[in-house]
Amino acid sequence: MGTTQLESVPEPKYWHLRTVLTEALDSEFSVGEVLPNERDLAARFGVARATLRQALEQLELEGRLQRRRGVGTTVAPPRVGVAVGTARHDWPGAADDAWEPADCVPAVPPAAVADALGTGRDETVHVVRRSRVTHGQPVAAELLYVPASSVPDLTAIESPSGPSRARAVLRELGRGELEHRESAVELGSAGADDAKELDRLPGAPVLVVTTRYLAGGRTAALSVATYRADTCRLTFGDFGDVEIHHGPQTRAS
Amino acid sequence: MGTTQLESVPEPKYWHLRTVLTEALDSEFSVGEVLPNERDLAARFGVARATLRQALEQLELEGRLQRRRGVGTTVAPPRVGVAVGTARHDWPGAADDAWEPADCVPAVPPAAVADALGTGRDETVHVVRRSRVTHGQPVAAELLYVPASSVPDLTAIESPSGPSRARAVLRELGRGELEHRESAVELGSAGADDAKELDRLPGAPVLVVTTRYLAGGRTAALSVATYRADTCRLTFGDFGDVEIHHGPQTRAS
DNA sequence: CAGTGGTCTAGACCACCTT
DNA sequence: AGGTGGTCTAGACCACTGA
Repeated sequence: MGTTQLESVPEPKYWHLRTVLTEALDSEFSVGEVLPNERDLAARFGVARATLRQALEQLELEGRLQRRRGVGTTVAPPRVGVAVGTARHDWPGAADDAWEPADCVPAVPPAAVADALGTGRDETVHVVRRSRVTHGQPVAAELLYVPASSVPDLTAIESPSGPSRARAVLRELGRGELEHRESAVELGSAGADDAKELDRLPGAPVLVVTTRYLAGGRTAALSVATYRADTCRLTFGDFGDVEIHHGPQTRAS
Repeated sequence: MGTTQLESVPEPKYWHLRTVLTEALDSEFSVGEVLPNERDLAARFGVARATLRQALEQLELEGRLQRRRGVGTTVAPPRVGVAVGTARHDWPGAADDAWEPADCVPAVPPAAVADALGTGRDETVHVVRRSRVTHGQPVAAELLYVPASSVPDLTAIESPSGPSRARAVLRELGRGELEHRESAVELGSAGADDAKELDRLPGAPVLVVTTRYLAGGRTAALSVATYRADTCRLTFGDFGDVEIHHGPQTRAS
């Protein structure tokens, strides 16, 4: 008997709302347009504000809406494709990568990071903070852990920290021959610090990309980057130009 | 004195709760253990149940907790690494991949898919449904769109659909020389159908992996796979063995 | 300042699982 | 039947933005 189940179990209101709003967004709104405020919308649909908000949260998670406190809710542009994959030119040390070095401090990394690097748990490494900006919007914040052994020729110049130091570490890291890299992607939530840098509230969903850079069979550096999950589509390979998601669709059944 | 900022701006209760619970999970609970129910927890922390639930939702999003209606809240095991990257052996058509073919029907794909495939918008393609199971748990559901031109030698045998048909399409697709693949990862929410297959509620967060398979310069097939975001860490390369996240950490500052 | 989204409450009922 | 998490309500107050 096919797949159509006609409300044998009525779906939750917020889910139905999400569907209705999705269709409205596809047909009646354009990117950047502001929606009516939550109190009005809730009244219009005859639900409590909390229920309406549950639907909006879904849509924000899916990258369809953008909400800003004190401002309003707007229709979000399609997610931007962010290359995190094969492209060699954005490896650490490349001259014009998409990253902006922000800082560099010596620190003892979390135990799990130390283990992955093969450094001692009390050993300090260089911690480079970088941020990534696309289309004028901050999309990612990164912590790059670089053991001292990966940058042997780093001159112990006057400044032990700061952006210039970060650039120096990246340059030296790039001189060593990075051969390979392995990445993992998982869902996380932005900590207070990441949230601020990404212009989001704490707890905002992020895609956490953990990347291990290999040189000579050992782990030369390890990066933990958090990307805004609402605005980013991470691409591995040259997938930046393909749009698959949402929009009026012919439902395949 | 380190990082302690003394409530210059008081953080939200649910966020503080999340922190407290995270630490409790790290130190006082073991995987699989069941937490007290939400009403008790809320009373214990002196907050409304809705607030407590907001904290639990965060933790579930982060893969720390698992909640099941009618049962309770349990401490989740670490996320499983799921290879979606370079490994050649799990390309469509490989004999022992991680996927279980479930079905195959002819259908007109969504317009965006048709465009990516280079087929006409009214042209029917083979739609193979597969599911992926790891450690006895369903982790992903996939729709694989295969144009008829990619499986030219497919014998029009009796069954136009069903698992055996799916296997036949995959086999023929594997005979063509797939040369390359490009993937993109983004956050989504499970539709009603995916949710059922993944044993989650509608709207559950999923990682949507869109993959384009190339052969002879053209797109031979396109896959849209949804992975459970709470339980999966997607790995590109041989990253399955590395554990970076959570656990008692030495805060680098 | 007025208007927006973000947080929080105290309660109710429902869907689901186990016993 | 009893206990769990999931949904929903109607209200209140707070934090932030922009005019």
